[in-house]
Amino acid sequence: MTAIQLGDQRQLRADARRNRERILEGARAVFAECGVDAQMDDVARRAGVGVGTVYRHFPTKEALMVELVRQKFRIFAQNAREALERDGEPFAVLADLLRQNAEVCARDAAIQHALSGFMERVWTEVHAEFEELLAPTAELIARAQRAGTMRPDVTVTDIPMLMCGVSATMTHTGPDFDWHRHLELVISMLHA
Amino acid sequence: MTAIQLGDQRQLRADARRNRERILEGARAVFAECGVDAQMDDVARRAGVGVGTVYRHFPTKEALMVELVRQKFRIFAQNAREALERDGEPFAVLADLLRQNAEVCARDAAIQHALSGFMERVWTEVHAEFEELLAPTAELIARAQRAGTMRPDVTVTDIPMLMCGVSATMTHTGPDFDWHRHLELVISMLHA
Amino acid sequence: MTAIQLGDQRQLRADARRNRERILEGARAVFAECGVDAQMDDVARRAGVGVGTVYRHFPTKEALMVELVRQKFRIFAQNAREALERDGEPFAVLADLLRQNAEVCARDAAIQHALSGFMERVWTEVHAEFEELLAPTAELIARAQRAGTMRPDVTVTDIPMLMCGVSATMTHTGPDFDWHRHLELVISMLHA
Amino acid sequence: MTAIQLGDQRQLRADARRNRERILEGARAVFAECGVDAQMDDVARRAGVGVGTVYRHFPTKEALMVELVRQKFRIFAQNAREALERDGEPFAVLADLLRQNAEVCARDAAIQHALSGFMERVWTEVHAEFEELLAPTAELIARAQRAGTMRPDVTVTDIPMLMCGVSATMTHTGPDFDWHRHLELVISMLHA
DNA sequence: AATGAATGAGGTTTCATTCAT
DNA sequence: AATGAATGAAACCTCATTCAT
Repeated sequence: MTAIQLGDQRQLRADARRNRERILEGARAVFAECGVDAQMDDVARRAGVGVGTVYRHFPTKEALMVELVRQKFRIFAQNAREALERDGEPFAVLADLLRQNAEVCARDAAIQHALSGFMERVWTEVHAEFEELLAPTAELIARAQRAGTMRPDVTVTDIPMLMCGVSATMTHTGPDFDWHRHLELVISMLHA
Repeated sequence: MTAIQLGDQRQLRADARRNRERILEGARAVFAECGVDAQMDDVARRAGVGVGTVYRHFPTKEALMVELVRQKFRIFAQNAREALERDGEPFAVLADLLRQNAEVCARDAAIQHALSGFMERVWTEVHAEFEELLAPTAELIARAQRAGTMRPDVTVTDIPMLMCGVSATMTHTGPDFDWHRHLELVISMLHA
Repeated sequence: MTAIQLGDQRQLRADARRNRERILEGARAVFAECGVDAQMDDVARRAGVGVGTVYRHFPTKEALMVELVRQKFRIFAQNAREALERDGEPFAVLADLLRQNAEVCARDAAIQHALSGFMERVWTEVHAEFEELLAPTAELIARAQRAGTMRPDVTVTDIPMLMCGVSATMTHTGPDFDWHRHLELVISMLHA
Repeated sequence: MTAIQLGDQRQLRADARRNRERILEGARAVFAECGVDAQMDDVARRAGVGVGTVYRHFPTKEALMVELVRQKFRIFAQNAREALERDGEPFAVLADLLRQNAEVCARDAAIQHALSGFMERVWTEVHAEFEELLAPTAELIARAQRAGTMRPDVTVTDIPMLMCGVSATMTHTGPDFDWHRHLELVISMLHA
């Protein structure tokens, strides 16, 4: 295990950090294009580095994918925190947050699929980031429910569960499936 | 391609038909256990036949999985047709159908995932069965909407899309995710 | 080993003998088309029988191919015997025999290739027929050499060796290769 | 396709180039021993590398065999070019070249057979090397024909066609077949 | 006797991961 | 630290042969 520890970003030399970013970027692109079929060699090539370098930064393919999810969750959480600061009708703010995060999902929906196998491990790995997403979301929900514009029986964890369903529509693309519509149906359901 | 034609069940020799069933049964079990990682050899072992026999019945791993989906859709469609005959409040009948079919899904949810890669080909393959599901479902929806107990803007194809999301919850199992709750939320949304 | 003995043709029931012929015919056709890739199932299908029937007549794929060679040698030998009866300049008679037999070869040259692997076993199997070919050929050569129209140092076994080369040209088809020309060059070489 | 390009030998890392040579060497040995039945695993084992390495260098079994032929043709061509420089009676020089190249063939005659199936693709692949063989051979023929020691109607492409026949004798080993004799008969035929 | 479904060893190829350069 | 060649277990699939019907 000479692989770089995940929390070390700050101590990494500038070029190493740059490589790390390029790898994640390449991975996102490749997974988005090829889905499950994406190979570590492809990721490396797309990032413009050797496979060895990919493995120096991420000990396994799974670790790489987990990091991708972690980053996405960080963005979700950041968006949620910003939504907290926003003025406006509470439910509308929440709905916009969901739309915003769904767009983020849509940019590389295929990753979701690639993770099919090891979702359990993923959840334990990104637990911290998930919590950071739940906290502000809970507050947004509380506000909307207090304002009476949101269904009172909906809980925080319902949101990711429902959004998971929306993101399934992004990839399991069936005839006449449209995740925008799926999302709006979900939002209308959350509405009081 | 000496593989047995898919529509030929009736002309198959008794033992061949039995084997075909055992293979599908074994495949269901193995895919449920191992997800995408399930191998043809496992399927064969589980079914108690040689790999060659599996390949005689299904020319390709994909073909086998497609048949699994086809069968599920046939059950869905059959349930839908039976629901049409049922008396009772139209929306309640539809809701019960969804609960019934979700249970069928839950029995081997992992298959959904195994199909991630080739959903497009699957859809073209099971097109006929899908249509047979849509027809009675459309009628059930029409009745419920006429009765005023169902949201008027919901269309037939919304249903499989939303159910696809529910079935994602079955496998993408996150913390505190519960597909029964997901389903009931969906049903409540469809309610007028 | 319930397979029918090779020498039994006479005792075979009429339909069995007919099947045997159809199998050999089908084998010739299939080998000619597909070369080494020809499969026993193909032979059976072409012959209009089940594989089991093929195996009843020929215990192995090799046995079937050996029989094909044996039949060809019988034709060669028969042609040679008929040449012996023919009047005319002895060398011309021999040359015509070679042309005639080369044509027979050309009809299913691919078989030669399919046999690549087990030529040794083939030779021991068709030894008898080979001898029946050599005997009349030797006599034809002797006549031609006595007449002074044939190279005196050529021996009987040179002939099949050289013809084997000609038949290689039939399949190893290179650019601008032409077995007719190869044959005529050989014949001109044998000429005094 | 991450397979190493065939023309890249020079840019290959030292160890990779060494491996490439060992693989080709091993392939020659294994094909010589087992003919068509030679397997990629055997080639790898004989070369002392993993199968994966074989596939890194040659994307396909066929590609490996094609390269074997290409190398042989390069040797033929090199020998032909050297013969051009040699002094002596032109036909004798040509005859010696044929003897020399036949010896090269004999060292791994079995490869010829292994190629039975895909000769057409082979020819297109080694077209360039074949041309490089024809050019000097044509010149040698021209000289000998000008000197009056060679049959005037023989063309360049007759040579590989006839030699193909000789090499058939190397493997189709029949009773009393002797490729040295076959070769000498061919040479005597080419003589004026 | 005939059929063709079943068998399963064995073939080629892939790809996550390691390790020499 | 970076590279990419090497590894080899394992995946999918084929086909000569057997055997139940």
